[in-house]
Order: sequence, then structure tokens, then C-alpha cells
Amino acid sequence: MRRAGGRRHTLRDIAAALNLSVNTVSRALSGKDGIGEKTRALVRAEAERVGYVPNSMARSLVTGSAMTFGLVITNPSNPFYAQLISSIELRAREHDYSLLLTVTDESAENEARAAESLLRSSVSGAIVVPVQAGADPWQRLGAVGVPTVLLNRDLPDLGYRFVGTDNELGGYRATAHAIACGARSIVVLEEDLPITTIADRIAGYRRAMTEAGLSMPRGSVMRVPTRRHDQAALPWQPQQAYQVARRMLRRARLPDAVVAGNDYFALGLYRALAEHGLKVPDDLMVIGFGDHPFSAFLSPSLTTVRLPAEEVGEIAADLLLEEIAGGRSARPLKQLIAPTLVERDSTARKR
Amino acid sequence: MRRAGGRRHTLRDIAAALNLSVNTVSRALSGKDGIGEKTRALVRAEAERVGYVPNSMARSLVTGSAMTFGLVITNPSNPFYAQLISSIELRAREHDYSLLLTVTDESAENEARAAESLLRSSVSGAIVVPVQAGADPWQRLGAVGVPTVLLNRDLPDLGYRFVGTDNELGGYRATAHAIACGARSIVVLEEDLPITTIADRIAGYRRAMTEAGLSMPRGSVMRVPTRRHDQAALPWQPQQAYQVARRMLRRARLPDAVVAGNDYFALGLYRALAEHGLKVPDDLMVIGFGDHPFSAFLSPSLTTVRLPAEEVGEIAADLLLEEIAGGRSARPLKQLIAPTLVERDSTARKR
DNA sequence: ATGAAAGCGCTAACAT
DNA sequence: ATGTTAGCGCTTTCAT
Repeated sequence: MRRAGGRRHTLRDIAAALNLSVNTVSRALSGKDGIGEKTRALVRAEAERVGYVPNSMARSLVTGSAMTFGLVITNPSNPFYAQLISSIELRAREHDYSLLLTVTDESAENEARAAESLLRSSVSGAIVVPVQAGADPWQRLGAVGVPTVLLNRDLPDLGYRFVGTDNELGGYRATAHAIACGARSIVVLEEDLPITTIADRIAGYRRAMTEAGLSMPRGSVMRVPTRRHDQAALPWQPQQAYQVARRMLRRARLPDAVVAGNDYFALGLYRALAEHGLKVPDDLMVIGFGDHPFSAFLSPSLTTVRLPAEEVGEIAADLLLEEIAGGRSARPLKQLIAPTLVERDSTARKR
Repeated sequence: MRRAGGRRHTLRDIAAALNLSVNTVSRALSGKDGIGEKTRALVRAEAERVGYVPNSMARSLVTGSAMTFGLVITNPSNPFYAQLISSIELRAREHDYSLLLTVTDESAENEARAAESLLRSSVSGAIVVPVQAGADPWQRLGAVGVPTVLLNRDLPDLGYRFVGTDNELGGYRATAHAIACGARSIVVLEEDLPITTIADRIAGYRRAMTEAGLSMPRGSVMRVPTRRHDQAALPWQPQQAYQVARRMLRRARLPDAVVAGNDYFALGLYRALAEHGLKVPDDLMVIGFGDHPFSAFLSPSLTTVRLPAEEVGEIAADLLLEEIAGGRSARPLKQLIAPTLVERDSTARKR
């Protein structure tokens, strides 16, 4: 029966079998010097034979480091975060760290628990996408000496390292592109969460409009209600965007372009427009955000802003590794990676 | 400076401050009885005051359980697995377990390392989507008494508990639906990975065809090459499916329907068909697999097979919890959850 | 080159 | 109700 569970072998077992001290065995296995070559070979052979696996809790208890990254994310179903998980996990693994994952689902309470849990587990460091409902939980982590890097959303009060996407630039580029394509009146479709990423995108939109001398009448920024309290679901509902888009289409004067906060909103928009008999891009241009994998294959294919997910994840991991190593890195404290505009057919207006 | 890292307080600190023994403090905090109410209050107050956080490594070392689930997944960017991560993490958290996540990216070598890593970390149990390149790594886990449940892909030799989607039924339902809609000749577009989920779907397709007395000439099952070796990327490329679909469209006789192995393949198919001037569903019906969040919003909206991701995740976690608790559960050893067909416009043929 | 002793922070068993 | 002792499996220091 598998339940029989052959007890795991320990250093002591090997030591006993070989008539050596635990200490000798430990050093033989951990590759330290000051050990006879034949002894080492013997120890290794015996360890191999019994299938010895070191107990990392015991080791961590004495060394003080659990060789673990804590990763705190709001929602793995968001493709951007899914990619982040992958790239951070890979980086961690390459450096022999394990990954402890916690999902907050945009809840401040979950976040507080997550921080406490990381503390208990003595993680070597943490990478955190904060809910942005206060900095306390993460302040605490830093205070007890756990290196922490903030991902995608900053908490400036803490003075921690931060890597994220330059959302302001993303919003700017999307809007500027629409303007370059001839749009004069542009509407933004955004989530209704109180987080900086969204505020930044809107700021970028405003900057582009202002620079072009275009006006932003009331109703230029439309909010799509986002149900964020079903963990394990996509954060964005095309259906919600569809509803909001329909409301927009009842207006007397339609915009020339709509800049969506994410590609799923663009999807809802597409449907509303199609039902209304409007052609993209000729009647109205659409620009998405995120370059989700389906966007290139919509018809028309969606112009969108591609996010540097892998790069952001790698940098976050590298920053953390540096902080753990204790070396002050040459990098700037705050790093914003520029997203790139991917021009496709939804803005390719035939003149 | 945050690096100052105030040393963490331990039971001993609290004991010393209160002139009690470490043991008393331990029991006061862990809610055991046999302790004076005022002492307990005192201890709690002091713990609160200094911000005491228990060291779970130390605890685990003595109790033998790390209160951790190991979750081993092939690719978090696959939306099905993203949902699985969410639902398992939630279940784990509800029961005070942490989640140690490892990504294998379909590599047998990564898988072997992952298993070893779980062993080192003394996880309380593991939930594993195996690469299906051999059962050894997971055999080992069970052998040392770590409860392990297999997710989505079984390894029957091990006799472990297993929960997954009934892919055979999914393939069957998709195909049967196409037949019910009038298709006589049906092509399958599938990944080229050697895993059971895919083989099962194809088996379901064959069953439906056979039952209906339809023939499956050579070329009925087309393989889409899947580049699986970029971690942090979507496992399926619409572009690849598009290429394969174009090849199919060069045939003398076109099928009435195409059943795709996932919705992203359907996307590539849509494009190939559109370029070829074919209308979905009138010229050709399309059925997807996975019900990805965009599928309802394609035009035409995509008929597809919805996977019970959350349910599968929850069951996996529950099975693991039961095994950890040691109770033989009343559940069957192997559990296959039925997926459901979602009928939409891509098979709604007007007659 | 090897061993003995001590201790990481906690809980469990056995006192008192 | 509280304290004492022992020990989880490992690494670190200090002997030999």
C-alpha cells in the first residue's frame, strides 16, 4: 500500500549505515571540502542507494532562508499575470528557489493574510502585485527584513523596488495612434477599479488628447463595471463592455475611435458595433490593450498595446535576487517598461 | 533603513518578557487548554505588542507536516490551468495550506526536478498534471507517503486518485452535435502532443462517427504542430492552425464541419475560411473546445465544449485533503467530470 | 579528515 | 496551571 509511506531517510541513517558522524555525511553531500575522496564517494553511493532527499525545512531552520519566493498576484486568469507567474517561476527555479503562490483576488483582507503567511513561511523574498488598498501588510514584510519588490502597481510610500508596465505611455500611444489615423473624438472604455494602472492609462489618453488640442467632453471616459469577486474567472467581461458600448451608441454624436482598457472590452465593443451596423475601422476605429492571443485573429484584427509581461517578470525576479544577495544594484529604484503598439486592421482606415 | 530587518520575535522572547516558559507561551498562543485565562490574555497581548509571527518551518519540522500543497502544472498560460490554479489555491487557503507552484512546461526533466523539490519541501500532498513521459517521479512521491492526486491526465499504473475532464465525452459530444446539425464528413484539428487528453478526444470523435455510420477517410484527423517549449506562452497557436486549415482547404472535397481541439485553433480556422470565402456555419460548421472567454464574442459566436475547470480543481483539492486526513473516502478512485456543449452560431445552420 | 556539541524555533511528553 | 526535558534534521563551531 502506498500509504505505508516508507519513512524518509535522514543524514543520521546514512551516518549509521556507514559508521560515520552525521556531520561528515552532511559535508560529504553538500560538497564542502575537508573530506576524503573515498569517504565522499561512499557517502554519495549510500545516499543514492537509499534515495536520500535532504529536508529543506530543517536546513532552512538553521540557515534562516527557506530558498523560497513568495509571489502574490490578484488573478491568475488574467493572461498578463499568467505570463508573469511563468516567467517568475522559471527564474526562481533557475536559481534554486521555490515559488509560494498566493492569490488575493483584489481583496485587502486576503492581502493582509497573504503577507502574514509569507512571514510565517520565512520566504527569502516577495514579489507582490498589491491590491492598493493600503501599504500596511507590505510595510511589515520589509520591516522584518524580507526583500520585497512591487509588481505592476506601485506603493510609493514604501520606497520598495518596483517594476511595471508604463501604462501612461500605453494609453498615450494608443490614443496618439488613433489621432494619427484621423480620429478627432475619442472615447475610452475602462475598468472601474481604483488602481494606478487604470488611472495611468487614462492620464496617457488625456495627454495625447491635450497635445493634439482635442477636447474631451463629459462621457469621454466610460467605466465598465468589473466583477472582480469571482476568483478563477477572467477579470474582464466582454458582456459588460458590450452593455456600456450600447449605451454609448445611443448618443447623438458617435466618436471616431474607442480606446479600450483591454482586449476583452474591445470584443464586447465589436459586437455592439456590428449589431449597430457600424464597420470597424471605417465607421469607428477600435484599439485594445494587452494584445491577448486572440486579438490578431479577430476580424478585423485588433490594433492593441502589447505588454512586456515576460520582461517585467524577469526584471522583478532579478531585482529580488539582487536584494536577497544584499548587493545594492545599479538599477533605478522604479522601473517602467514601455509597451508597444501593435498596428492592425481595426485602425487601418482606408481613405 | 528597511534592510535593518528587525529580527523576528520568537516564543522565547515572549516567554522571557513575561517570565514564563516557552512551552506555556506556545500553548497559550496555539489555543490549547490547560492554561489560565489571564495568562493566556497576557501572552496574547505581548505577542500582539511585539508582532509575533510563528515560524512555520520550526513547527513543521516537529509536526512533520509543512501545511503545503505542491501544485505541478504544465503551463499557467493555458486558461484551463489558470483556473485550476485559482480554485486549488483558494481551497488550499481555506484550509490553511500554502501553495507551492511548479511549472513543467511539458518537460520530463523539469517534472523529475519538480517531484524532488516537493520531496525536499515536505509538502503535505501534491496535485499534479503529469507530462505523461513516465510515472517514475510521481511513483517516488507516493512511495515516501506523500498523498498525490493526478489532475487532468492520468497515470493508471500508479493507482493514484485522479480527477479530470471527460475528454472522450467532450470529443463525442462535439462530433455528435455536428452530426445532428447535418454534417456527414467531419475533420478534427488536434494538437500533436502524446498525451491522453488528446487521444481521448479523438476517440470520442471516432465513437460518434462510428455510431452514426460515417466514414473517416485518411486525413480526417489533422495534427497542428504545437510549440510547447516557450514557457510563459500560450500553448496553442492560432497561426499554426491557420496553416493546417489552409492545407485542408486545398482538398478536392471539403468537410461539412471541423471539430477543433481548442478554441484557439478555431480562431485560425475562422481566418482561413474567411480568406477562402467560406461562410461559417453555412459552408462549414466549426466547433471549438474549451469555451475560452472570447469564444462567445466571435462572429459568428463559437459553439464549443465548456470544461469544468473549477469543479475539477475543487475536487482535486478535496481529494487531497481527504487523503491527507487519512480517511478513505467514499469517492471513486478515478473521477471524470463531464464537459458540456455550448451551442452557438458557428453550428446554427439555417436551412 | 573526521567527530562532538550546540542550537535554529517549535511542539510533545512527562513532570510538578 | 505551568515548567522541564527531549528532539524534529540539519548546519555551524570547535575539537581532535
